[in-house]
Amino acid sequence: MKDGYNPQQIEEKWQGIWEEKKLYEVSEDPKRKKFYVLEMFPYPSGRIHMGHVRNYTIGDVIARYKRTRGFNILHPIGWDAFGLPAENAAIQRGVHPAKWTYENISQMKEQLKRLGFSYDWTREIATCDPSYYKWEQMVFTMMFERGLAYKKSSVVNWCPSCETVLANEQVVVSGAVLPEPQFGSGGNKQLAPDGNKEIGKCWRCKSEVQLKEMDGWFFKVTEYTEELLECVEKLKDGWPERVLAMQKNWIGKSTGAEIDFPLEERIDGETILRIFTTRPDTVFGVTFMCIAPEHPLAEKLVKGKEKEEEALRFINRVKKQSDVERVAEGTKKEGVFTGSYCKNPFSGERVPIYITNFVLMEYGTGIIMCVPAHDQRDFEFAKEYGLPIKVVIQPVGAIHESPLHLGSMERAYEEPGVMANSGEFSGLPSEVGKEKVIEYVQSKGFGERKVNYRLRDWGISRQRYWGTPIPIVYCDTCGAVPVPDEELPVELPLDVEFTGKGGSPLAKLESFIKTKCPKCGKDARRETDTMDTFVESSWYFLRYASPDFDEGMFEEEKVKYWLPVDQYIGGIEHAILHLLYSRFYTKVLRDLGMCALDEPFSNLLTQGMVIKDGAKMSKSLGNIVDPDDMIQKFGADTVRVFMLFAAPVQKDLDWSDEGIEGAYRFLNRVWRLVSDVFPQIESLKNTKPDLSQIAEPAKELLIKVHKTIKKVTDDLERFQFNTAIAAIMELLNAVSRFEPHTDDDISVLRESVESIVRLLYPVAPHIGEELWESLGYEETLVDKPWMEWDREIVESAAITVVLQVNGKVRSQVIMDSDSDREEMKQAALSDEKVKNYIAGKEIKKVIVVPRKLVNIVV
RNA sequence: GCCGAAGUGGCGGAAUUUGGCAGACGCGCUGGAUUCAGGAUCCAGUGGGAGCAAUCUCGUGGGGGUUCAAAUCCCCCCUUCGGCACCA
Repeated sequence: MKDGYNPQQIEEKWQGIWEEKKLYEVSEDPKRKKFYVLEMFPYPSGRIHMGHVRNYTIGDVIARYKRTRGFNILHPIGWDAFGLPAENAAIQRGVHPAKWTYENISQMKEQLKRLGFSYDWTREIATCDPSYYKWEQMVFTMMFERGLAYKKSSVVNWCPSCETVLANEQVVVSGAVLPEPQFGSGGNKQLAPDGNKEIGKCWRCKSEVQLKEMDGWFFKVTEYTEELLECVEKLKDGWPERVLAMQKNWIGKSTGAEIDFPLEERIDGETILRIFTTRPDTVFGVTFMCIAPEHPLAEKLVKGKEKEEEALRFINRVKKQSDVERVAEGTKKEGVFTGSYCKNPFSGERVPIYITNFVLMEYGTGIIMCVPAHDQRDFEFAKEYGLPIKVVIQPVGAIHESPLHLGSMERAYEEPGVMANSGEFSGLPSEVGKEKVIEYVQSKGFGERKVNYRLRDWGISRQRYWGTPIPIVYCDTCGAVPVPDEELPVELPLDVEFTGKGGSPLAKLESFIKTKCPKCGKDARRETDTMDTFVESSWYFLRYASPDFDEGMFEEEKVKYWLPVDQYIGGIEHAILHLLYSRFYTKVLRDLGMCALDEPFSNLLTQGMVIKDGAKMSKSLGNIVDPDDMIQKFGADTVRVFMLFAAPVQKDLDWSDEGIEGAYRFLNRVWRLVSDVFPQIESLKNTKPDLSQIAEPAKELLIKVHKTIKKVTDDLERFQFNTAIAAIMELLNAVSRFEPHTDDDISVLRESVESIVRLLYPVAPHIGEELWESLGYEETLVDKPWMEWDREIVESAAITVVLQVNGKVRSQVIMDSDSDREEMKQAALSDEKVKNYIAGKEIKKVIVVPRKLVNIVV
């Protein structure tokens, strides 16, 4: 205790003790309430970064605190071990992805251990282990059999130089920062350093990305759209509003109707165009139709027409553009007249049909009705191409005063209003009109109510090596056949070559591809696509409940005990994909009869990024702060304190070299305080000061102690770690100023010092344990129940009553906490300063807020 | 364009849950003590303006409102950040 604070030494000591005593290894205990704390597991990129440190520190504090509140804590960690960077390392440096990954894991594991996190390492998992992905393959085959996994052809981004498929995230869009590989394979968009030069290019080699039609596997997320959306309601108490808003946004529900517009002439057997609209109330205002260039009818509509050649050129030009280019800023709305017409089923008017670059084939029916008066895009297009505009919605009240008319319209009127020029529907409010029009088309049989979603099925195929093989065999006779359970896992072969060319190495590996059909036994070929790594991260939280179980994905009983995750913690960047996919996958498992879980994560905490000099830490900016350097310099406890103190958890945290020194100074002061007062308080172990006995300065300190316990407890419950630490600092300041004289004083001093140590423990566990030990206690703080604050002591505090005159603070007076209204009023009226302000004036009103203030209105 | 979050000292932030002393705590800065010196540590000060001072006065993005009392509640506007976006 005589020595100074030596974090390296005590941190190693306590990490050793915790490990030796197996303190963090847990098992189910039906008698105790469980609490499952989970942080998003890392991608084993090689080194942990400050973002991880922040994430895992938050989780660790919650885990340690909840444990002192008597919960049986599950706090596991593992590795999101499949993914592209491993493959890139293989291509660039000739290291096998498996070797690279496992070496990274062991390095990062050491780093995490040095931070003193209370993980149950016996539950560690790596998703690239066949004993893990085996179950994912099994579930895939179950999904396949139920039609929840299916194969279809779709257009993908293709890099001709890398000869590989790129996810949308790997096509450069716009902006300034390149992402660090983190958890999950997707995540950040690739952003171009400057201007638009690199838009539409491959993120790695900067070649022009092409579009290519390819077969791939999909999960039927759309089967669960409504439930995923409904649960946004259920999660609203435990999840941040903005995450739910993003998910809702992403699902993109819109309600409306599909309506058939008869074609003027039969085209290739087709007599109608079916459109989707959210504004059936504007149907009388349709003056043209638009069809997507990809629509099979598009070419047929122009056949034999005057502008056939021009139209075909247009179709080909637009089709060649990538999604990215097509929606890029500044792309003009363009179109070409097909020469064909259809009839408005309501007004009977003749309506020309255009092919345009802004209608999406994938959404709705790929054809839209255009109402330029009430849709801004249609309005612009109509102006450009000289098409008529017909007003059919008038603002409420405007009909008589100043109705909309064409001459005065500078833009579309998109708000609700009253239907006009709409035959029998005229005069209806637009909201009612929508319903009436839908009812009408339904009753006449040329349309129906329809809900559309933005959400698409999840394309899980990756033409990559380092991932979970999709357990499917192609047989000329039987087609796509799932690999039977007893043949699982389909192991990823390790003897492959990495050239970076010609697509997935698996596709060239005859020994892997050649197999027999599980059904008929004839020669067959294996699927060589692997799964998106988001599939692994969609169920790892379930695996932790029984990580070594070898008869299934998880043990039902254990999942029943531990799940759902009570507190999930991670970066806001996974607000949509990872969290939505996990929710989907959980529901699929439920419907496959494997568990009874509707939602995987009851509560979600999204922490902000760690930034430096106003930008995300990144290699290219050279502003990376290495956690190891900091641990070496200041110790893990200091890093942890700073991570929590520097900003509220949800906000971005600005790294500051001076700031971390402040945290270090704080821990040093705590250490010094204990060393300094130890000789005085040594003999007073386990005594409790008696409130009625002690004199003023000590009493005040004791009150401060209990107020601090209350404050820190409340703050930890609400994850306000920054203010919890601030409160401990305040207490430290108060104790440092305190000079004990009597035995009672010393007893209060002892209680104060012990409180600081114990309050600090969840945040800075090593120094907490060390000081606790040096205070003469043998038990560890890990399982010591949390402190209770004493209501009697807190409430015995004298209160400062603020005295206001006309709402302005003029004075204050210290009173007993149990003073009543009348006493407070009298104290105010007899206060010298107050008297000055009210002298000679009539008192109109006196407001007394018990325990707080008196306001005199004159 | 739509949706969401946020604007408080030189900086990170507190007080918003419950309307009640704005600026806790930390960083930085200034002065002092200690030191041969530096570092470390300790003490004092630190929103703007006025005053020798007690003290007065202004002040939470801007404007209005409710209230005895507004950073906090209501309305309008501005700015920043994040998400979605030719989704019909």
